[in-house]
Amino acid sequence: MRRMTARPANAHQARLLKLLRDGGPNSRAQLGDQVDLSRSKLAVEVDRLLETGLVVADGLAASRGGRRSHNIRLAPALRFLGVDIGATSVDVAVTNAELEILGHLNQPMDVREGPVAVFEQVLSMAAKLRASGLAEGFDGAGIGVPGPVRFPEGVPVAPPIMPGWDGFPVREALSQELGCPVMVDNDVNLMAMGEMHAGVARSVGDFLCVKIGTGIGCGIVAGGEVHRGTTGSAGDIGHIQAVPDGRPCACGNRGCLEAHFSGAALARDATDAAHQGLSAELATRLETNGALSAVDVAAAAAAGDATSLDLIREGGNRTGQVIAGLVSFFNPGLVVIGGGVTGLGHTLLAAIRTQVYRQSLPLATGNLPIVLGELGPTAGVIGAARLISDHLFSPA
Amino acid sequence: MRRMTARPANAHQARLLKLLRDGGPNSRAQLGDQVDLSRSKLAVEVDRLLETGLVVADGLAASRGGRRSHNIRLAPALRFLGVDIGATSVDVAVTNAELEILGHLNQPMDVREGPVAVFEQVLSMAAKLRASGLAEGFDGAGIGVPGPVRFPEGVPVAPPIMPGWDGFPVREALSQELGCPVMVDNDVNLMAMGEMHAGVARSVGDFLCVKIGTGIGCGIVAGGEVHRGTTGSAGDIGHIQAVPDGRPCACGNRGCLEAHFSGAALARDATDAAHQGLSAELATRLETNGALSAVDVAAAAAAGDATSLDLIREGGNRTGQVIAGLVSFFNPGLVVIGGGVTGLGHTLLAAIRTQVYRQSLPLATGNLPIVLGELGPTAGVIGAARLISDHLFSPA
DNA sequence: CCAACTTTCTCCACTCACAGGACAAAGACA
DNA sequence: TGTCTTTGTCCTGTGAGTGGAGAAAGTTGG
Repeated sequence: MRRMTARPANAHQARLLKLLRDGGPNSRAQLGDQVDLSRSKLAVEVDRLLETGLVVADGLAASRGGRRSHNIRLAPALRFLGVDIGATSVDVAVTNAELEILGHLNQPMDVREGPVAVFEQVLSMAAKLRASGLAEGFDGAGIGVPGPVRFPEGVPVAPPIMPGWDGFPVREALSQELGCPVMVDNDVNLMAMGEMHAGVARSVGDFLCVKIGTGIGCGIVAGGEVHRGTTGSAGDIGHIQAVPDGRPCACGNRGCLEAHFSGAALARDATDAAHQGLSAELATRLETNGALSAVDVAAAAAAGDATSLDLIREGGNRTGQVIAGLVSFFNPGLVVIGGGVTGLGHTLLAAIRTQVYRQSLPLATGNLPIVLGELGPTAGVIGAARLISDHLFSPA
Repeated sequence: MRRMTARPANAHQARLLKLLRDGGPNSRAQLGDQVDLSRSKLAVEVDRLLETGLVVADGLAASRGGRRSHNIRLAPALRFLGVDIGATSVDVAVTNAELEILGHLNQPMDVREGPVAVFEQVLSMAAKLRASGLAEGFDGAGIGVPGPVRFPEGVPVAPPIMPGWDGFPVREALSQELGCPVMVDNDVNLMAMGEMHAGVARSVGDFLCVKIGTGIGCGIVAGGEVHRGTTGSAGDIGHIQAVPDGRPCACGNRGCLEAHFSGAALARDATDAAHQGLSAELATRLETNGALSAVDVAAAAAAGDATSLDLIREGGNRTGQVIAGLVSFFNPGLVVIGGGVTGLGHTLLAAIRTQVYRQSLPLATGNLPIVLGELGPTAGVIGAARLISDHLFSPA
């Protein structure tokens, strides 16, 4: 099947496509209320979009006291692929043009195996989704990688946890394989975009999205736009000093936040505690599983294990201290906490909140919600689909 | 004299006015090279601007091998007032439409005396400038205050060091008194705008501008736009924790950056050192002047006083640590250091650089200049003039 | 069941923004 | 003096966009 070839011809059409993406099917009259165009001009642009096949008219809506309206919606065959590459697993999902997830796969993986191996896995997952009948092909794909990205080219640069990927032309390679346009971004930025599109950050202009997983990072949204920084490394808060002369970190410094709290650090601390006999709960889990992960700590804490609760609280305090500084600096309207460690839930959140509210200025924290992400593991793939749709729904 | 009443009627005219402001007089042909409009359309818009009096045609330029061109320039009678209110002094300046400073006054003042007293002083300074023949009146004024501002309304909110100003309608009051449009912003943001317009940050899209004066703050520019945050308190880095369990701060916390390094903290430290007999140099200065300020420390350091150099180095290290975190987070393309303490010069800069380059990730610091501001005390007033001109040179 | 009112959508005429070419003005240069 | 270059003006054609008239397709009340 031939995929989406057309692009909006002008800013009006782009605007209309995004309205239909974010608001679902609409009548011409409803669209007219949102775009500040005359009815006649609007009709012309809608007709042109209908001609290109980007949108379709299907059926009549119920009457609201007068002539019934035609439903205008984005082409129902449009499919986007969202890929979220983490340090230890991949998420791949198919969405329709409204960015609703039609199918979602998650598989363990080690990003250090390099781009070739990971690509193979991603492509086979995409093929599986396609084979299940959810898509005949993809009109575009977004992909997130756990490291800095030179955004315009879609190439990772000097990624600490995935050295083999440095300079690998992710965008071009994936575009070749899939035969559709591709956009690449940092995984944390995509999580922020996901929460902005369909999660807790809807209609918030300035917010921070802290993702605590194997590492720790922060998506920055200013004025509704993701801030990526000069070299694409904005939001890399894992190596901000949280503890003066603290633990040695892989980066060569001491006391980095990531060395004191992250999925990896938490697992290490829990293992140490188990070995030192500080927690019977953790010790039995260690014996059962052979190794401990953040999930074990979460479970132990839920079961009331004091040591685990302490570890979480301690980590939350460290993280909260760093976030407090960022809140003073950036003055966001919302802070979202997400990533694999959100299973730690309320204990973690409470610790972070305490530190932020205590250390930042009242004016900055006065009306500042600090909440868990709403989308969980789907935030990344939704953000990825959003990224490519933003691109495709802009004038060529 | 009647002042500027017209505003650009559309985006084209706004664009042209800003080109003339930033690039000085230009011929129609030169303007055409920069705006991507047909010659005919350009001529129409220029003619309309000439009719309104916003621009004038004065004289012919030298021939470049063909017919001589007419010089188009902004109305030479246009005058902007730039006001920069600090904690302990005020700067007031008059600029022409190209934002060149025609006259500049600086007077000591205490912002805690409240808005009424300060306004009186500002107005008398403005009157003095006007009386000297530099301006017959003002077409617009920008004003910076040392605290958070609700930007759209031009009202300070909960400013820590100027409590009497909370909620005072600065914009409206000044507009009434001067009889011209007024825009209000935080002083640090205006310094950043000044350095962006005419200083070291020309043509840099993302940068940080750290102002170290009585307090300490940071202007944030992302994508060429000042980021003010949700409540207007973005960049308030003085109360980020720099030293765990450090000195008590006026804000109620401990270890705030501002408590350990700022103009005020430095003066206090120097006085202590003098009393403890650690520095003969500082002791004599204390005896001579009755009190010590950052300027004394700078002079003593220049004279080779070891204690003063240590104080500066120590403060630079603290500041550098905080900036290192911000650099990791924001990934700017440039860091500008400015404010009253820049007299401390190279010693301070070296300490900051050391910390930032050591603690931030190589990708973020790889090509990151950290430099002193170029405009010194005029940055704020230039930024203020820029602020109001941006406003007036936008479609109404 | 019909008349009056609503809402949605289409059609048409008019205005204005803008491009691009022809051309005039003014100077440089050989 | 003639040719070439640069600058600026004029004019016409095209397409974007507005706003009103009216047709289409409903609901509601008497």
